[in-house]
Amino acid sequence: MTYTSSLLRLLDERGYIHQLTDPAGLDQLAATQIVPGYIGFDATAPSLHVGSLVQIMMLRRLQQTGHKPIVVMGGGTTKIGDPSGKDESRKMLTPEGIAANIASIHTIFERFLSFGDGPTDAIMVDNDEWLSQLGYIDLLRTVGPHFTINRMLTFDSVKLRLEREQPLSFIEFNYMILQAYDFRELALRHGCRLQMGGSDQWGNIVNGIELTRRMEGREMFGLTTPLLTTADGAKMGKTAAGAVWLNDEALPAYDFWQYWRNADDRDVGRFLRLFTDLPLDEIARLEALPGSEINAAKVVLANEVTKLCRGAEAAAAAEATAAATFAGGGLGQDLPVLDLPAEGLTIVDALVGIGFAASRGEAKRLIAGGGAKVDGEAVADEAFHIAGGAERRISSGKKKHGILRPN
RNA sequence: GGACAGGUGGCCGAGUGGUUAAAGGCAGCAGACUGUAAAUCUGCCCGCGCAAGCGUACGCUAGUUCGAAUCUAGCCCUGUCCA
Repeated sequence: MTYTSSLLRLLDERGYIHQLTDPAGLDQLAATQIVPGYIGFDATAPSLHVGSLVQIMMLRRLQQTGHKPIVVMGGGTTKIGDPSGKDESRKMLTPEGIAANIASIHTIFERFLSFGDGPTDAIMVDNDEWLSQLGYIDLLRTVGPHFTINRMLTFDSVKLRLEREQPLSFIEFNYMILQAYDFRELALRHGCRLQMGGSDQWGNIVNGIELTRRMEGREMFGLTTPLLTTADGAKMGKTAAGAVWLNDEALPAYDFWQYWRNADDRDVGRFLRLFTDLPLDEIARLEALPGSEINAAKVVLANEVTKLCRGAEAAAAAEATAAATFAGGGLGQDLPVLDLPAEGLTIVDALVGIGFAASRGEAKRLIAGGGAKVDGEAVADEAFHIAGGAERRISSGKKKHGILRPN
């Protein structure tokens, strides 16, 4: 359908919408008044990763089109240990740990949203504020009557688990109730009307809408984003080295930049629309670049996303490093550095020391496979000794480069 | 509480007394080809050691055995069904 509100038009054009509870109703609302909308985030780690970036960008779009973003940190739910990750039972975090994580995550949101007290300023709240006050009996009495087990069993999150004969613990089963409670609470406290989230959140969101309607008689809206995978089917934001973290302390800007620079050809247009503010016609031009020219678009993508997440300076530095390293065959200053003692280092120690190999055995295998290079020359001998005294370039394969620097 | 099934390397999954550091697949790393892409083909893929080899590893603990992932006992955990 075609939307009249700038919010839905923008979200639609850029590919954020997967499911929407009442398109016409929300469109109408967004066209006529400020819509406070929320997304919930986990507080289990000091940083969010690329997997959360779509959600962050949605809040940004919300604000860009004149609405109010509400960032909800799951401090309360983290306390219990959100089990929806299923296989790894998460470690219990101390209240201090959770508070520190929230503070750290806040720094990311500051780059994407403008916070304050104004009508369309973003706010961040912690669901611990209300959840920790909640008594079990109270919760049962106020919320319990509005949920039937029959219905809860029909939600995909539950149904799929049962069908696959996977364990579903009681707390997990209750999680949707807490989240529904959050939505209602946000409606009361902040006039929240909209909850957004990934497609796996659909059931939870719908529950919140129902609960709020039944208890408060308020009409609420829900919107989910498509499950984001890369073109080859992998979940976004996961690499061998681990998650692609948004925080600078968790992942160097150069590595972050490289993640985007190495995007699959087929993903470039979609990513540009979702993760950058570039105008659509410019994106259309970039994604249509033929053959290897698409690389220019990947550089733009890497620059834009890095700029948003890490700042313009970090983006420029990462780009310069990449240019020097790949095009120039030289060394960029953002590459990882290892001290090179005057007497030199063995190739194995250097590879392990700079982090290109996890163990000496792995380093030797890398050498045996022909992937280890010093100053661009393949090293075949695992006993090879790198002389000290000058800056050397060490590489694992074609993409991982580092500096050995005399100290 | 009872009956049954099961717990193997990052994941999935074979193995049911020795030739098993454990088939196969996925993921990952590297090489070739390229465009720091994809697809494809090739090699590698627990740690230490130049190596012979050593050390760890098949839920936990104790045992049987020359020898156990494989057998026994107890325990823990998960699922299905019954109470």
